[in-house]
Amino acid sequence: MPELPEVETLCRQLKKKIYGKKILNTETFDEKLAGISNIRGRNVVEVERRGKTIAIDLDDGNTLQIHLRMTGRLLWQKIPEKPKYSRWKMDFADGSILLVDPRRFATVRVLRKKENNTEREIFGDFEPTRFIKLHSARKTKIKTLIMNQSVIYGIGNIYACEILHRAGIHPERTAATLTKDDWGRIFRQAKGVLKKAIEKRGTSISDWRDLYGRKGENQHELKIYGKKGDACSICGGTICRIKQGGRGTFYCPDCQK
DNA sequence: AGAACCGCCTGCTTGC
DNA sequence: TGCAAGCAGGCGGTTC
Repeated sequence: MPELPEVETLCRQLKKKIYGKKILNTETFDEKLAGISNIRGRNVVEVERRGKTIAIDLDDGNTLQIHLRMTGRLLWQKIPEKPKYSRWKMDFADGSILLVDPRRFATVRVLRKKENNTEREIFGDFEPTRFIKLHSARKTKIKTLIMNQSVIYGIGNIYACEILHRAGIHPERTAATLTKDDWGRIFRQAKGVLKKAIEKRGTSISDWRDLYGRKGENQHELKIYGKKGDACSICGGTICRIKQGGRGTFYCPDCQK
């Protein structure tokens, strides 16, 4: 599933491909995506990531916002093809951007204004001190909290598990039980884990592919997600899987306290 | 107000 | 082998 590193990878590739280019045509193949405003003839003036959303700024002040949710992919196509699960496409002079999404959760919207507040961007204006002040008294479980996009952007299930493992924090701890030192390790590991994953062009456990259909390499860096029953690489304990808010959570009961 | 839960979706895995 | 049930989970909306 595309989280921050995967969306960042796509945005960087997209920017190289479509920056300054004119959208010649768009086509929708799924009635769920009907009603997208006409953007034909518009030029792309910026491509940016906002959390897990791809924001493509157009020369009329509107922003095309694409969210891939669970199984969405964007693919660059030089030769027009329509593989299974194609939902939408946008044509340029030298090729097309195709949205492929088996589960049909992905969204494409044209909005007048884009979110320009980067306080929730961990590589933007995010301030740990402010975060702690606002949220450290809450009774929410820490994993739920760091996955909450209204609090901090970009962390989904896979990276939440990895971050808490490396920080040595049990995913069911409530925010209110964490010390200043715990918070410090969480933010440090969050930056480290996400930065590494961007360098590795994302985690291809199942669906994730980049703009050119290639897998990322970060799946080889995972130490906890999907590894139930394996020995923990930090302490040798046995990795457990529990369900938290409907999502599979992996952790090591021996070194995550 | 804040926390937990539900529904959207469909391919894949599991179990009988 | 075949079919049904269960699972995967981001996020907006609803309920508690």
